[in-house]
Amino acid sequence: MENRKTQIIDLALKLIQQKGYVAFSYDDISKPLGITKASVHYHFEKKEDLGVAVGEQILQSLQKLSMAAKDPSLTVQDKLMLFINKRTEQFTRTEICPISSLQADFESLPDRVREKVEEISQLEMTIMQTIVAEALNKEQTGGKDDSQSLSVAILASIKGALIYRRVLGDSVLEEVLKDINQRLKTA
Amino acid sequence: MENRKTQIIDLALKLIQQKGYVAFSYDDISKPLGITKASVHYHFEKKEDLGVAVGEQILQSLQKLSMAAKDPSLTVQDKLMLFINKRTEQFTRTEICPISSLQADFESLPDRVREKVEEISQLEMTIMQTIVAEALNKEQTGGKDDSQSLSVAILASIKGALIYRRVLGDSVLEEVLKDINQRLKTA
DNA sequence: GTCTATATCAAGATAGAC
DNA sequence: GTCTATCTTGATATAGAC
Repeated sequence: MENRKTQIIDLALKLIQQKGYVAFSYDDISKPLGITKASVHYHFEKKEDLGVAVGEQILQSLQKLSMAAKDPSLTVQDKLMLFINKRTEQFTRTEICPISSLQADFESLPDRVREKVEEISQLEMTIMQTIVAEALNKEQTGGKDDSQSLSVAILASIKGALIYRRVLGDSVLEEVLKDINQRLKTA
Repeated sequence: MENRKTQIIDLALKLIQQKGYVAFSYDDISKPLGITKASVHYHFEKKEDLGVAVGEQILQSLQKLSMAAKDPSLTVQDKLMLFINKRTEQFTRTEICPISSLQADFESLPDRVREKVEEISQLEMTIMQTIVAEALNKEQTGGKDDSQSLSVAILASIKGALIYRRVLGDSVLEEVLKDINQRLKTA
């Protein structure tokens, strides 16, 4: 079953969102899928291999988003919605963004997973910069140097809100999204 | 040595900033202090007990900050600086905010630690709201309802920046601080 | 208060049968 | 491709001596 591999990656991603890379185990993978730990090891010999595969999937998902961010047939609002939905509605309240989760475990990650996370983080930042730059150019108000700190601030606030939401509830994320919308309207 | 207890708590806090609650071990505590694991267990029988003690220390630190936030002899700028310095300069680049770290590990925390983290998160949010509300009243520009989403957005962006910084470097935090300063000046 | 020693358990990982 | 069985390691935790 070549599909098993996909099942395992998908479940590992979900577990990273829930518990983090360090905390999830091969037991957490095998039991829900009804197979043994040894079977999981057959598909991914070491946990590091599974971590790399999850990172690769996140990267590919971001690459699609990166394409969309450059698509001239989409409006800036569409692109922002795409980005934010991907980072929010995808997760339940007890889950956080998998990228933030991997960043929080950064010091404990095996080398190859760490490299993936660096690549992912850089790409995600670039995507947000692309979108915000287009939003600001369209409206032609602020200086161009604001674009950089604005995009970093927006990305950081989304990530921070997703972590806070887990403890204080959905209102945290709602307030942040409200704030972002307002900023980009009046920019 | 009653001071040992403090040493252990301080080191545990640092380890939580570096690796997270799940990833740090009693070995990480005992070795640098030159004592055995058993000795650490004497001071904190279970890891949960140590976790609660660390949470209590964070809480007390925040309570001081909460006092300062209400002090009429301080300017709003002073208060913001106090808050931000506490959340940033305190950590080296490889460390994240201990509160964010505990929030990221939230699903794996023992009950009593989890409750502390809830208390901490709520207090931190309240402090930021107090400061931002004062900043907005002084300048008398925006509507009062902006204050809520602005304070949540600022807090979230600081937290998100500290996590991102670990991977992409100090510029992430610098951009976010630049953005926050600009927002509160022109608010 | 700190030690040695040990119990217990869970996790990552491997060998070899089916 | 999945299984049983086993190994190894590291982590939490406890007992009892000094």
